[in-house]
Amino acid sequence: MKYQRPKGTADILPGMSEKWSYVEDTARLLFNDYQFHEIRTPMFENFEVFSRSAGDTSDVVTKEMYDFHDKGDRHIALRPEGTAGVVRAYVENKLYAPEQEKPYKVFYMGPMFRYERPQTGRSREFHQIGVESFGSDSPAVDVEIMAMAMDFFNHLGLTNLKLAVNSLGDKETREAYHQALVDYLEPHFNDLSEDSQSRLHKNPLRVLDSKDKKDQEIVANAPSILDFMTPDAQKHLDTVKEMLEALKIPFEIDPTMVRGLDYYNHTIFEIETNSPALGHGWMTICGGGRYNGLVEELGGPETPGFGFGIGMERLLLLLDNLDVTAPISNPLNAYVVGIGEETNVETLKLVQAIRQAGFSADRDYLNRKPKAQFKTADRRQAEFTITVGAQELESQTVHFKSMRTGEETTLPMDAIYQDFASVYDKYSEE
RNA sequence: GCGGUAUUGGUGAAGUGGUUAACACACUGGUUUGUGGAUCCAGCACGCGUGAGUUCGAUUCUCACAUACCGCCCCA
Repeated sequence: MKYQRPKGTADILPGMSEKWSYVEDTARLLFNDYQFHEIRTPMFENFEVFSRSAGDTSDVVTKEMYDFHDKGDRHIALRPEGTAGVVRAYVENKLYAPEQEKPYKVFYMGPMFRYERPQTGRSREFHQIGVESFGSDSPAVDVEIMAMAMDFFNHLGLTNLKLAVNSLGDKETREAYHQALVDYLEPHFNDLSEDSQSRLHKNPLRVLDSKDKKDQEIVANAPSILDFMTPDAQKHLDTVKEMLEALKIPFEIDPTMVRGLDYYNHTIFEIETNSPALGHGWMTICGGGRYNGLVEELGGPETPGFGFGIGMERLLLLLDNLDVTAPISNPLNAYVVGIGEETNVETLKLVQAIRQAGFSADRDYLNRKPKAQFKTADRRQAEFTITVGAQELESQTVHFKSMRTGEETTLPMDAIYQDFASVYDKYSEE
């Protein structure tokens, strides 16, 4: 094989692409119900857009960025996630302007890139569907968006989902907790895994997320961030909980949950599944939260924000596993069988006439025998076949056959050309 | 970035250091000189991921590389 696709990329072929469209269409319809509008931003940005927003110590920035210098020596990075670019666009286009309605609600879907080791549900080019809402720090925004994510999964027929919620509090909360956590972890320093040791001072919250068994034991007794909430932060979280309950959305508070990106504060959440399609244990298919400092970080006015990202590949793996199939929406109304090379022009005219009448039609292009053509028509579940041979050419007729009933009649060719719709209707009823 | 497993035709796969690389499905043609199923017959890998090496000889042994999958790391 001379050429193969780059490591960690995938070809989405017919058969799969329909499922992608189905999921994307479902998202568009539902998000519109929530009055979110689509935004499309570049797939690459200046490196700093991501490094500033995600945090210099985050893994995404330190080792997973797909970056390069272009011919103008600009430091460019393929977007590793959607939020930073949307925030950049929000600021650059002055969408914070007073005449813009707040909150400003957008969604996006498209490819993202991270340089890492491919595995199930993880590739170098992957796709996310995400939403962002700017300009309100109301807990109602948090809950609306979490509810929308759950709503989306429900629409797709997913079950076995777990909504995990936590709060990272405000700046004051984080600082106090940060200190308490470092104080707690430092005596255990030598028992921590190597990774956690290096994280301890750079970003201690990440230690909470360690999968190392020993780390988890140590972390189990660590102070909880929930004990360090300022009154404001606590109130925000309480309201979120109250509203989730009011909407009867099941959730659990997970005080050890953190996010891989540094820009989050207050409410964060993940939607996880334990489907065997994604391996053992729980895997995240949706993650998001509140990022009140991010717009400012990228040069805009102080603006609260809230959003999430859904991993398309993982979502599709789940759907495949559940046998959730996209409705088939491309039936073949008529297959034109041409017998002999001399019918080549007429069959082309016929399929075009049928298509222009608003129906779907196809024909053979390999000069195959009638039997083979009928086989194809059968396999493709054509509703009707229209046969043309030398005799029909001579008499300007066609053999019109219902593949369902097997009945065949002779019709004037003009009936197809003039008004295929009524022919179709007439024989569909029988 | 670190481990482990794998890589044979369009697909699922069997297999051996040495003539023609099983079998099945799919596809194409014929049986039916113009009609969907079934049967039967035939065709279908210049080649066993790529490149080197060992050997009289390698798809089968060794090494490197590539890719996929699994675990770690991390995340969507």
